[in-house]
Amino acid sequence: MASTTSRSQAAADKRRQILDAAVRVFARQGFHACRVSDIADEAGVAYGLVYHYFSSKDEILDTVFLERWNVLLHVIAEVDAGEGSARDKLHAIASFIVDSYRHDPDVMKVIVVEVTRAANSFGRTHLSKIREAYALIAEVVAKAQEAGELRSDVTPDFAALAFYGTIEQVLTGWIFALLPQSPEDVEAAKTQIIDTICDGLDVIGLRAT
Amino acid sequence: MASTTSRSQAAADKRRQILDAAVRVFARQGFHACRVSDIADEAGVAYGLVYHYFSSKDEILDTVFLERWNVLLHVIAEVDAGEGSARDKLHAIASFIVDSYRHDPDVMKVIVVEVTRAANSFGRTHLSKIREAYALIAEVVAKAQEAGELRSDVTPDFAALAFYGTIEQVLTGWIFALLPQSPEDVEAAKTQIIDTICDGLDVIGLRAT
Amino acid sequence: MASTTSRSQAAADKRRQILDAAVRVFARQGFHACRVSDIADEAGVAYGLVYHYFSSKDEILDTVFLERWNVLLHVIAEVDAGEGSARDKLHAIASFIVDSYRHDPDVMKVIVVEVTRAANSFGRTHLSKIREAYALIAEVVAKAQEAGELRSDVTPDFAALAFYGTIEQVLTGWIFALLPQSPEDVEAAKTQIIDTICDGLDVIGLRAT
Amino acid sequence: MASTTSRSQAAADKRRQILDAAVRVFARQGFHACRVSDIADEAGVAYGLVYHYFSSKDEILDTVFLERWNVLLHVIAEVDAGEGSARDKLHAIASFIVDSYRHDPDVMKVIVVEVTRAANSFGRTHLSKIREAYALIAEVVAKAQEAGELRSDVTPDFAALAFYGTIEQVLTGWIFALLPQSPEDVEAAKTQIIDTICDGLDVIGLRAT
DNA sequence: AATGAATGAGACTTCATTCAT
DNA sequence: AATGAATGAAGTCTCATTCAT
Repeated sequence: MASTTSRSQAAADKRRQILDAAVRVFARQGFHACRVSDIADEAGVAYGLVYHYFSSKDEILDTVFLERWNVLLHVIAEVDAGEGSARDKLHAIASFIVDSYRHDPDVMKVIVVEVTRAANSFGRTHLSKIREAYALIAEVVAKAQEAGELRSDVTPDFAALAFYGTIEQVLTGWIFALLPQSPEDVEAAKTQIIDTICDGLDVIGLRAT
Repeated sequence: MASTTSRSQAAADKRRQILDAAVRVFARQGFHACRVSDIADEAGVAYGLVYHYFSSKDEILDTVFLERWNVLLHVIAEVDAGEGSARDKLHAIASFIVDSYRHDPDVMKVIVVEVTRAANSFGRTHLSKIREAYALIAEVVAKAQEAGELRSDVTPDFAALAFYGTIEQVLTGWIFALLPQSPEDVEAAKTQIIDTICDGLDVIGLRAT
Repeated sequence: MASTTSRSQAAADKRRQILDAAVRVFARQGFHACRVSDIADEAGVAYGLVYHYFSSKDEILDTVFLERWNVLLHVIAEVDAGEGSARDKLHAIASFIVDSYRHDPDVMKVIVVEVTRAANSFGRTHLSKIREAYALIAEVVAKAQEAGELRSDVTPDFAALAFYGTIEQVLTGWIFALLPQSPEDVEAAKTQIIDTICDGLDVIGLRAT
Repeated sequence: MASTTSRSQAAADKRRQILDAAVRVFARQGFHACRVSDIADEAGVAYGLVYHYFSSKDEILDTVFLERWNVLLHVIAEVDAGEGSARDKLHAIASFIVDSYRHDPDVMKVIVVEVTRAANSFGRTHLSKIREAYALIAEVVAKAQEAGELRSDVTPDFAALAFYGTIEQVLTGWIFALLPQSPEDVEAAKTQIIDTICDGLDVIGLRAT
């Protein structure tokens, strides 16, 4: 059984190895511009092995996306269910996404560039999963509105969109190297996102705080 | 010379015809998923004619993007140079983009999906153009900060990103059919974007207004 | 219009050129063993042109088969509708098939080897067409049975099978080079087929004639 | 030694298990359309084990064919050497083949479809074995012609071809489900084949009988 | 200007076979 | 004997681009 375990462990490792390599290659060249052989080369395995673990190039990206996105959904759901002010909750969500980027920029780049914005390909495929995230965030907002924490004249859906859109745009800024991304910058971004989205750009909002 | 004019007019019309067809096809199928022949078919012209007017498939998308983006840059620059509060200026910019979408959703869809978010292909190519837009918006913000109209603890660059990101996310919401897009909804979005981004989600910001 | 005609004529010629080349290659190497590039090479055209005229490798074989088989069906139907004894009619049908082989052995080889005997691939696809031929021959037999020309204790279906099976086996004999195939041999085969199938192998049948 | 025997017995069983599975898979999907893993799955053994017992996919089909074909050759040779009229001998041969089909339709289907008619692949490989069968049948005919039992104006080779061709066509009729194949139909086919091939289709031959 | 046939490089995917365990 | 992961050659089909007319 030890041998069985270690064998399947080795297999799992190879699969992970290919997945990780794919993320690097997707991030570097883009999904369309890279060939399956690039992934195999990057992973240091034979061409055919990629197809031993995945049925298609598409499935690799699907897996990369779902693996991470499901974690995100889980985290948002937990945050939503937990205690704290709306501001704290939104901060926790933004932090998680930003930390995800800091921890593995390539994965987030692939997810943003190849999936959540790819309206004609993987974005369409995973639309319901993407929508789930918006819905969970909207849920956070809706509860806070009922509690009088957040203004009610912006619909929860719209608020969720603005919140997530700001975060994704920050990620895009890093991806495009339009924003500084030193560890301090990345850390600071969390607060900036929350401050901007919660207090607004107006001085009035600031004064009030 | 009249004949020369009318001939070149006819040529310009054909070019426009192909360009418009390309936009519809890109919007419907995505740049990668469509073939040059699809564009020719949609335009009702022969396959080879596309190459008479454009040197490559890429150049068609480049043209679509630049034509519209240059207008956008021009408008933002004018707004920036004009009179009015920061809020009014941002409102004018958001309005222009939203109206652009209302007027021709396909063009904006193509621009957002295939260019401004396509970090590994056209986004990279047109990065400086995209950056120009951010810079102009940041300019509006910077001036307003100097005038004490907008809070200064958010960098103009970050503010521009959040502002444009929210707009683009709203467009994405329409593109993905996640947001209602009746004429009223589209119109209302302008104000919602400005209110959200200027006043923030917090009730405090609202009360202050 | 002359130019249009000649252009489409040229196109038709290219298509024919590819089709003829495919027949030679299929006959020489077999459908599965040959590559599309072999067909293109044999035809002296570029790889892609094959796909300009045919949507797939399969479609080429389908076309080869149907083109010839439809002629065969037409001939059998005409023979059936015409005058003459059953023996004459069967002779005419056998003659046509044998002459087809003499005229273009490759086409018949491809049809027999790749289609009418390929129970798991093209034979299944074209089963109804193959069945039509059997049915037409059975029709000839049935009429002759009613007229008292042929014995009635063998079902028309079975008779058609035996008749066509003998012919196909002769073709197979030539294809495998098991039978001599000089022009005289081929010509003589027509009568041998008819004599054998009509009179039987027994001396009795012969004596009776 | 008992253990050795039982061990090699077990090995022989596994080999047989794989062979039988291969026949089912070949019959169902065709040789080319099936993968080695399909055979392994059907046999319920591991992928690699197939290669422990056979050196290649081809060798499996070779084995299937030769095993059965050698029996056929042996039977025909015995019939030829035995007593009885030509008609009886031919009946015995036809009966054996038909019974073979009844007993295991898949094996005969594979032999006919993948070997004896596959002029460009296995048919070529096993041509001499196939030829042996024709030669043995021709031998039966030749002897009968010398004895005055069968007409002499049809060459033994041709007669053998017609005889075997009719049988194979009947098998093909069953394989394609063009002929009824109830036990009675299958049984009756034996006589029909002999009657047709010996007496011919003409009424004259029948009357004479 | 206009047509569409012709070109050929390139990518995904399949699968027989090998090999380490 | 048994397993199934690993290998990589090979083939089909696509499609941007060119070119002759």
